[in-house]
Parts: sequence; C-alpha cells; structure tokens
Amino acid sequence: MTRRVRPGSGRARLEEVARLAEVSTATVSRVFNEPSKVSDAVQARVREAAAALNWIPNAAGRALASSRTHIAGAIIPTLDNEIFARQVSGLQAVLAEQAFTLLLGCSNYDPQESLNQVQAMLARGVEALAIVGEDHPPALFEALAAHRVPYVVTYAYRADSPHPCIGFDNRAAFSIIADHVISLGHRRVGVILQPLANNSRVAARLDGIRDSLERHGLELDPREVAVGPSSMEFGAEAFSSIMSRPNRPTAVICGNDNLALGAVAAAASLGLRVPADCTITGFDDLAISSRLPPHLTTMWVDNLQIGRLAAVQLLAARSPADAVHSVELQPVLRIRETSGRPGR
Amino acid sequence: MTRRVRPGSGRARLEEVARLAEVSTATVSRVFNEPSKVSDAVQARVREAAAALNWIPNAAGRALASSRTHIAGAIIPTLDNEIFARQVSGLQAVLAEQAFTLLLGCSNYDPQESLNQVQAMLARGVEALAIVGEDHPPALFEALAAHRVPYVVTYAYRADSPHPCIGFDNRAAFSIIADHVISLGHRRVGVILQPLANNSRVAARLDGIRDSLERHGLELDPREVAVGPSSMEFGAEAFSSIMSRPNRPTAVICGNDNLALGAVAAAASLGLRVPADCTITGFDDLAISSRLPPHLTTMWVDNLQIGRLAAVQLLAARSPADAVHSVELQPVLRIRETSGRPGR
DNA sequence: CTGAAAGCGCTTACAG
DNA sequence: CTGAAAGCGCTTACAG
Repeated sequence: MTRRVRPGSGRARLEEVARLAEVSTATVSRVFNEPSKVSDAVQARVREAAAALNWIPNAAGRALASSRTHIAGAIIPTLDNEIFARQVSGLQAVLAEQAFTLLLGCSNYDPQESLNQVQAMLARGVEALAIVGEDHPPALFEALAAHRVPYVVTYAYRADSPHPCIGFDNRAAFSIIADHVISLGHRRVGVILQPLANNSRVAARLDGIRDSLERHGLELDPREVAVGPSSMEFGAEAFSSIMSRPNRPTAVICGNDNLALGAVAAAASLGLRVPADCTITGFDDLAISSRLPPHLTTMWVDNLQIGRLAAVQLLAARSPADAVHSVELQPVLRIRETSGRPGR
Repeated sequence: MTRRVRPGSGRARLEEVARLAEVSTATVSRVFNEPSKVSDAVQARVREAAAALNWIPNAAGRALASSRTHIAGAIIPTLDNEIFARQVSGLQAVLAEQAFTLLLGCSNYDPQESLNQVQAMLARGVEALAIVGEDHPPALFEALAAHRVPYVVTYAYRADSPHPCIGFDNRAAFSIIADHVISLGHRRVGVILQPLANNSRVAARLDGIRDSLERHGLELDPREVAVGPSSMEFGAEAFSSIMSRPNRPTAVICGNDNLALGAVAAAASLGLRVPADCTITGFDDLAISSRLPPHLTTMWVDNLQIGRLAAVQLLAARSPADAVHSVELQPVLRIRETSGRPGR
C-alpha cells in the first residue's frame, strides 16, 4: 500500500499546534471555539504554540467540519451609488462584530445577474443574504428557500410583501414629496424618473406622486413625465425639454438627487430661477445635495440603519426559531432651497 | 462500533449526483472541472443528475481537497469614495471571468484595521490580495510573505517601492498641477490637503507641489497650507481662512475634488469669482466635478483600469513563476473652468 | 477537563 | 475514459 501524496496548503495546521502544545487536536479547537471548556494553563500553552507557529485556522476545514461558514451575502444593484455603499457599511459593521465575513455582489439591475450571484453565494455557503429590492427572478427566491438560507429584502418595504423586508414605503414617500409641492401652491407638476425596468420601486414612486395629485384633484400630463438614465445629464436634458413646452409646469419632482442636480444645473443655464421659476425636488439626500448651492429639497433615508438592521435580523435568523421580521423605516423630508411658492 | 452521527449541511452532495448518474464521484468532479476528460454521453448524464438534484458544489469541500479557494481579496480605505469603488468594480469584473470571488475589506485608513482584515482574509484562504497604498504595518506584508500570498499595492506607484504596485506617481501628478497653475501666471499658491496620517500619498502630493514651485523659484507660505478632513465643509472653511489673509494667494491647489468643490462653494459665498479672483484645482475628476458648474480643473486617473490590471496581475501570479509586475499609469490633467490667469 | 477518532464534501494520484 | 479510495484541515459526538 503506497501512501498517496497530496500537496496540502503548505501552511501550519492545527495538528502541528496540538503537537507543539502537547495536547490533542480537540483541545486546540476548543481553545479557540469554546475556551470556557479548557483550563487556563492548557489554554495558555496552546495559544503560545499557535502564535509560535503563526497558525491561522483554515476556514474551509472549519466550514466543512462544522457546516458553518460564517459568511453572509449582500446583493446590491451597484457600488456606484453612495446609498447602497452606506447599506453595505452598516451590514459589514454588525456582521464583523459576530466574526462574519460579508460577500458582496452587484447585479447592475440585471435580474439574471442577481440570480448568478446568488448561485455563487450558495456555493460559498452563505448562511444568510440581504438583497436590495424585490425585483428578482422567482428562481432566486426558490433557490434561497431550497437551501434554507434566511434572507431579507432591503431598501423597499410593503406591508403586503411576500418577503421579509427592511426599508421604507417608496409610494408613501413620494406622496409626501408631492404633498409638499402641492402645499406650496403648485398645480402643474412635471416628473423625471430613472428607468422603471426591473425596479418596481420607481413605479411605486410614480404611483405615490399620482396618489397625492389625485387627492388634490390634479393629474399628471404624460408629456411632462420623463424617464431615462439616472444621470445628471439626463436630468438636465429632461428638465430642459419639459420646461421648453408652452404652459410649462411650475414644479418638477425627480426620482432621485442625481436627476434633480442635473435639473438644477439645467435651470441655471436656461436662466430660470429656482425655486421662483421652478421648484425642483430630489430623493436620497446625497452628500453633495446639501453642500453645494442651491441646497436641494429632498428626502433622506437612514441607509446605514437599514444595513445594520438587516445584519441584526439575519444573524438572529440563524436559529431557525427566529424568522426574519420586517421593519419599516420612515424617510425624512428635508426642505431646503430648491422648493418654494410658485411665481415670484 | 457505533456509527457517529454528524449533522452535515442537509444539501445534495456530489456523491448523490454520482449515484443518480450511475458513475463514480471522480467522474462527477471531472465533468465540472475537467470536462474534456469525460465522454459526452457520460457528461450529459451527470449534468442531468446534478440539475435534477439541484446540486451546487460545496466550496469548502472543494477548497479543502484542492488547496484552491478561488478567492481573492481587496482592501480599500473606504467604500465612501467613488474612486475606490471603481477600482473594486474593475477587480471584480476580471476576477469573475476566472470564477474568482472577491472578498472586500475596508480599513478606514486605520493600519491596525487593515492588518485585521488581512488576517481574516488569510484565514479565508485568499489566493491573492490587492491593497490600496503602502501605508500598512510591516506585519501585514510579513504575513502575506509568510503565507506566500501574491499581492499588489494599488493607487500608488513609486519606481523604488519595495512592493509591486499598480498606480500613478502622486508626486509627479501634483507637480503637473502646480506647473499648470504657475504657467497661468500665478506666483502665490495656497494648498488644501486631506489628512497626512497613514497616507503617504498625501505627503507625496505636497512634495510634488513643492518640486514645481522650487523649479520656478517660488515657495509655499506655511500659513497658506491647510490640512484637514477630506470634506467639502473643510475645503470651504480652509479656503475662506486662506483667502481672508492680507496679500492672499491667487490660486489654491486642493488635494482632491471634494476639498476643491468645497473651496469653489466658499468662493461663491465670499463673492469671489473663479478663476478671475482665484484659481482652484482638484484631483480625482469625480462624476459631479464635470457636471455641476463651474466645471472643475482636476486630474483624472483610470481607476477602473487600475482594478482590472491588478486582477490580471494577481491571477497571473498564481503560477509562482510569474511575479507580480508593477505598472505605472499616467493621470490626465483636465483643464476646465476653475483655472485661469490671475487678475481679471 | 481532555483525548481518540470519525466525518464534513469534495479532488486527484494511482491504477486500469 | 473511468473508478476505488485516500486525504485536505478542521469539529465534535462519544468516552473517560
């Protein structure tokens, strides 16, 4: 019988620590995982040996033996957006406290890509998953269910959602914005939105605006609703186009701050005063929105808290008794310089 | 002899796929890892069985058996910065093509935290690591060497660096900015910088400015060099303070766009015209810098390419014959509206 | 409090 | 082209 030769990782193994400390491998393992079960004297010897060998436990071996990976996943649309980056920070901070590693995936608003990312994460053995929004293929949620991985949908909250969710009501939020605009005396309102495809949150925002208008006996002129890329360029372009029509609106509600900042810049180059000639509102309250003049009227969401709460819920959900609970946050309207009464 | 009972993961295992396809486990493994070694007929049977069982390979088992984790790591200062986020996108895109997963860590400019992150990543078995900058504890680089993990320092390049690096020469870049400012006719130059602690790139930037001034027989007045948080608020505050002195400078070079945007806003509220009363320059060319008026004179670095190149180098470095090669990128000066001749 | 040893789910050297 | 089986580095049920 020849002994097979396998390369191995070349690093110090737990067994060598055990040999140096003159204890069993079980004891070494316990020192680092259940120290209360090991006498102080033995603990000291083991820790010394581990340090001497520069030993770092091998996560794969540990995961295989314990069926616990200590990995959680998060899927966001894109890193190119400070609000999602902030959610990730919140997640990571809380997970790190429990020695969990965060695996991050970006879907770029592509449902197929989010499914791919989830597959990859399941292969890595994520124990829980946070995912922005609910616009994902049914196969994605089925895969999570099949592998019994607890998950939470973030950044969107609906009371009747089939998923546990931590976020805010997009529809209600935009009703609040429209109410603010109408309360200032505006009767004709334009809207500039980011793409509706694979993002039901944007549709909810439009519905929220319509809800408010309807309550006040007003309606949206479809020619004054622009939908396009979530860029300042498109915000500027759409604003110019809306404001170049005869009998133009006196207020433009934008789907986010990016679009609104573009609209504000376009207003300046058109020689329009904001808000005297046109009120402009955003959503997100980006860092620049309150720092560069004119300060934007917008809505702020505690994204750090969304990330933190998601992590707390997911960590709790590992004990199967605890299901993930939905939490609704309230966005805050921040009235600044770009909204005001119509006319001069 | 009692058979021990271990919980297991509860998911389908490769062995069940083998049984259903009526082949050995070796064959199933080969179908997914070395398909050319398996006949088409058998492949089809195995793939069908895997699909029927909804089997996803267990990464921990695979890593343990092969000593290959297919994980790479990246350590950046913060996600709260679009330039680092862009590097991560570049890294991730190239790594994904090779079926590598990226593990992301943020140090928040804290050397101790970057060391912690590296330790955690070594435990996870990262096969390669990209890390922003070289301001890290020696123990960090020693740990990488001890575990034979190839790495690359990004976002900074020095010909005499002890590390393989992919980035640009911060000192040379700021010399170019200062040359531009001086060529416009400015003789008194103020400087606003982000914190120098644990970030030698900022010190290099200051040196670059000094190099240029010296070449032209000029020098910096230490009272006109402000150092503080990398925020628009500090940029504004520092600018106001520098410009409120008698005999003030006619140009202010900022360490990045954030500070410069704050300076531009402060100029507006002080009633100073930019660039007629004061030239202001930034660095990074953030998305907003060319989209909100006045368009900033700044320098652009191809951060996506830094990320991509880092990934390519790291993937190549897995075959030990190939060491990681340094690559120097050239930042591009983008002259826009905030720089001009002094006076009117 | 401690140890001997089975087992986690894969890969791969070896044999045919 | 395919298979039997050892082994990767840990954890933990079991026994003392």
